[in-house]
Amino acid sequence: MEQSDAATRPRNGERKAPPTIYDIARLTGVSPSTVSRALNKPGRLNAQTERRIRDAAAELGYRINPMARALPTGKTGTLGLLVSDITNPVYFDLVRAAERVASETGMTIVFADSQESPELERATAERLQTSVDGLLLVGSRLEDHQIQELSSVKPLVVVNRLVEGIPAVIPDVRPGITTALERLREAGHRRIAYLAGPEASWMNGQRWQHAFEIAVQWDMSIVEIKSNAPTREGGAEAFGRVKAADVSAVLAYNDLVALGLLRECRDHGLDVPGRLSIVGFDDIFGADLPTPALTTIRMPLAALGELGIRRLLTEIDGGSSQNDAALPTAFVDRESIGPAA
Amino acid sequence: MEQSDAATRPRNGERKAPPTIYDIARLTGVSPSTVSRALNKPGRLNAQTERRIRDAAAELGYRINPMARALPTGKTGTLGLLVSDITNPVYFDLVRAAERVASETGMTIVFADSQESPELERATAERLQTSVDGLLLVGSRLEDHQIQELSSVKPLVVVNRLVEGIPAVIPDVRPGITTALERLREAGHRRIAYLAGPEASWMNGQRWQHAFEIAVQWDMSIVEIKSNAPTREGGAEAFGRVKAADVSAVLAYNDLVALGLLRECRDHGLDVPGRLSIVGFDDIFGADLPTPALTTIRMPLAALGELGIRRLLTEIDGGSSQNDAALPTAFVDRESIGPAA
DNA sequence: CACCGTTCGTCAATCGATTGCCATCGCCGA
DNA sequence: TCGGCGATGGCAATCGATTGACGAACGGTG
Repeated sequence: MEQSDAATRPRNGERKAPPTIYDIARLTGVSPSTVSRALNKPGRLNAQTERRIRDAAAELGYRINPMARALPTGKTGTLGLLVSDITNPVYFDLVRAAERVASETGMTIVFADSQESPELERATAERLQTSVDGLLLVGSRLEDHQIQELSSVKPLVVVNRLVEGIPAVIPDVRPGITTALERLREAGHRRIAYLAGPEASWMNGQRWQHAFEIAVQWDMSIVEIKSNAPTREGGAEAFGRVKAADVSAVLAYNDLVALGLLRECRDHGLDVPGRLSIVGFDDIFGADLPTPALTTIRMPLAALGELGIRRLLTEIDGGSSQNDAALPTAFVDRESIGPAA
Repeated sequence: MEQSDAATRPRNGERKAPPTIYDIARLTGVSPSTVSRALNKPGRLNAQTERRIRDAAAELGYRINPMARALPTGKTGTLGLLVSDITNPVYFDLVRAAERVASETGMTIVFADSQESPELERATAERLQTSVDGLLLVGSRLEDHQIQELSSVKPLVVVNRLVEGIPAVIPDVRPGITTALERLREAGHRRIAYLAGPEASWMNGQRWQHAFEIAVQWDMSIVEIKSNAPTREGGAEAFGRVKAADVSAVLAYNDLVALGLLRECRDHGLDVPGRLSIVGFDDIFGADLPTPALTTIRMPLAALGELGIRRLLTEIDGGSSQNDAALPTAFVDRESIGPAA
């Protein structure tokens, strides 16, 4: 490969130290404390002095040193965002929305994934806590008391989960599931299966529980089928169990497993939606790609991310302790539901 | 919604301050500096003293305050990762690999996206630079000189791009493109199109250039077709232009535009691969989902992320200035190539 | 017994910014 | 003329950890 030009590229020691408020103070002939006030207590100083200092700061290209500021104030200006699996497309919109809101308010986001491991999640959360002002836990796999412990050291908000005493932002899965089952019922389905997600997932519990209640209420039979992992592979591996269950439709924990199952059906020549109807959950990127396109239940992901961050922000200012209303989910009708065989 | 239990949840002021080395010092009867050495200069102290201090630290649940450490040392222990668009699935594996390597070495990653805007990218990069030890720019849309300026303030590595004097980690697109064009040629294609990506993308230039050279060398005609955005929408919008170009195959800048085009073909009843063959680029999540599954060229994304971080890390220690060899791409044969009409 | 070289631990300065408290100044009204 | 007040800006302590310089204690040696 090409050799980088070591002669012109600044090596570590050669980079000039960034200007500090002391440099500005010297340049303008005031004291450092005055500079500090000029820069973040507008109005506290004489207008001309403030102007002079701001100009000097601009001229020197001054940027505040967040570390130095964090020491006396205890505020780092960063928020931690912890998700269960970065490579799950479901987090796209959520992450992006969170990032947008955060940067609008001048915060920066530190971002980590726990790879579906509770141990790793706890360790990461603790590590992050030392350097952030607050933590947003999305789809946490921790136990309630662990989350409560984390919450006792720094502000913390959970998304897609409800924990006693912890501020939360959650979707309301009911409308989406209700409509989905309604359609299935209209299409003649009477025996359906729920293809489950991780047991440690609160969201999984919610989805199962509501599907169960509604199915029972409408006199449909419903069974729960385990999956090994909430991934495409997990969905594919469940194919045998789904077939054996003798149902005409399955509601999947998420689109990933639905997609895996769908593909496996195609590979085994099982017609979807002719012989089996499939409904996913989340409406992730790619759900509309296969043939048949996946019918699914859309999560308000961007809203979840945005509200999560806002809630965390107010939590950090010692704000309200009132949870917002749950955000509604919506049924997305595509091609993977058909009349019962 | 449920009311959080404000009585038990610690409000901001109530959270107890985390233990410091001073607390440990008091507890063990030594001075703070001794504690500092016990914790990060193993061997410098008497073994028993060190033990005693470590035990006390563990007992108090001591965690070092990264901000306080950053001040004297100038090292923040965090790395910045800047991508052009978080919602592009292409970054999945890269981000995850980067995150893994970073946390293995005890670094944390701050993560931001520039939403395809050079201005936003520059602003974000500058903002991040004040709080990280180094920056990884992935698919930067900045101009060379802007990148060089950024590099003069803190260590910086670019991925998917080559800039004079800047350490870089790049893929070698040649093998993948060569094989792809070979297959197209074997299938009888003589007139092909390149569906272009953003002009500010170095990677786009590479892909076009190599496709061009190889096509010319093999006596295939090749034209460049512009797209409005490197997204599925961008690909769909290019449908008319692709049809008008009278080619039998198109190589797309990335899988997103390929997927968009593919879907549009299906919606307009244009048979793929019967009447048009399509080859994507990147092999993102979902490329195998449609029917026909997208034939594409795989990027070594995880390796790019891992090497990028490693390179940045050695750069931060003032390490080598030698770029690694480019990582090879590979042709992924699926279903969207067929014999020329 | 005096001297010397290690070993171990403390002192104190330092990183960059914040902030409570105080000093000064000018101006006003009594 | 004096007291007082608001506006303005400086002083110095502080946040938590690091680190070079220094000193005390100790064991070994001639």
